[in-house]
Amino acid sequence: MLDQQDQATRRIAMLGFEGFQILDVTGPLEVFSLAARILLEQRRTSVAPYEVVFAAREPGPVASSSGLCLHAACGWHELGPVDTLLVSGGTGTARALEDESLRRFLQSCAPLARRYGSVCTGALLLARAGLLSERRVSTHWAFIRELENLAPTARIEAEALFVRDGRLWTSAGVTAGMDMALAMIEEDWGRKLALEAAHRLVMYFKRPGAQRQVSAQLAAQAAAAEGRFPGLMAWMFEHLGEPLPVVRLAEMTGLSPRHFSRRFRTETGMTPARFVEGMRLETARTLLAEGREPLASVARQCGFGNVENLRRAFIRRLGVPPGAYRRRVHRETPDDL
DNA sequence: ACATATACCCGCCATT
DNA sequence: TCAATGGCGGGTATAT
Repeated sequence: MLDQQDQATRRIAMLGFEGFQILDVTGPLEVFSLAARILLEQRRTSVAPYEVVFAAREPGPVASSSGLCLHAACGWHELGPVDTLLVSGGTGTARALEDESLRRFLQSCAPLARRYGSVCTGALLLARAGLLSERRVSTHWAFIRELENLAPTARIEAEALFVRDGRLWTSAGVTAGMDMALAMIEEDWGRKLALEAAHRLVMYFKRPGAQRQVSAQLAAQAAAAEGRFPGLMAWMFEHLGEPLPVVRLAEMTGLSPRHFSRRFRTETGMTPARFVEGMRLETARTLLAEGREPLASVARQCGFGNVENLRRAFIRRLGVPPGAYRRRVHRETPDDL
């Protein structure tokens, strides 16, 4: 936590461009402005703790990807000192990648900010500016490949909602940007304020950065796989309780194991075994969240076989053992926040 | 907790 | 020549 922040108004700047994703901007900024309001209500500060500002190449309206416009209060070169510098994502990132002026601005501004980062595909822009080399980062799951190309040395944590590496914060999709903003609030003012803000937004502030976006990712990859390997997904789900080694899947599709492996990887971006594990894990998660079955029974049904394997998979991918996970989801209702 | 066995999966090259 | 496919070896992750 920072001390003596009473006196300072911290400027949270979000950069946009033609075709930015409006929720990437408004979500996190809304979190910051709400936190500021709460602090003022509670008289924990005398001056506004945060000032949020949306900046673009030039002042004036900027069209988002949906066509809605957001008014940029100033051009990014007129920003002045910035506490937190964030870049939004959106379909316009492809074009924005070519923007030399944006690239140079990021390079000059990021080193001066207390922290900087991106929401969603904004990470691509940071990568282009060379700000992600050797760093641990996250981005929207569908753009992991692109990010790899732009920042080959970055360590991409594909499943994280958001990742913090020192002063650098990067988040996955839109809502993840709000989670990230809450985590920043927590860093600045403590967990209690973050929880209060989450509560008012009817959000859950439960996920430490390590929590995963598996289901969204898995669903997307399942859809990709479904297109390429018709019926395979349904069949796998039917037989989830049995061993599903690569040879068996390959057999189902009529391809050689080597070829199937390779195709699966290129089509879905995931290796077969990892996908199977993801499917087992998702199933286990819902069983744990919705029922009261013993762990052994859950483990058997979703194909982990025994509790030990279930436990290891949980820790590996979610960071918590299944029992703790169950307790947590049962406990986590808005009333607790 | 540790050692051993198994499965995965990716680079490499031959074949189609 | 090129793209798609199949098989092999072996380092690594996971299961027993």
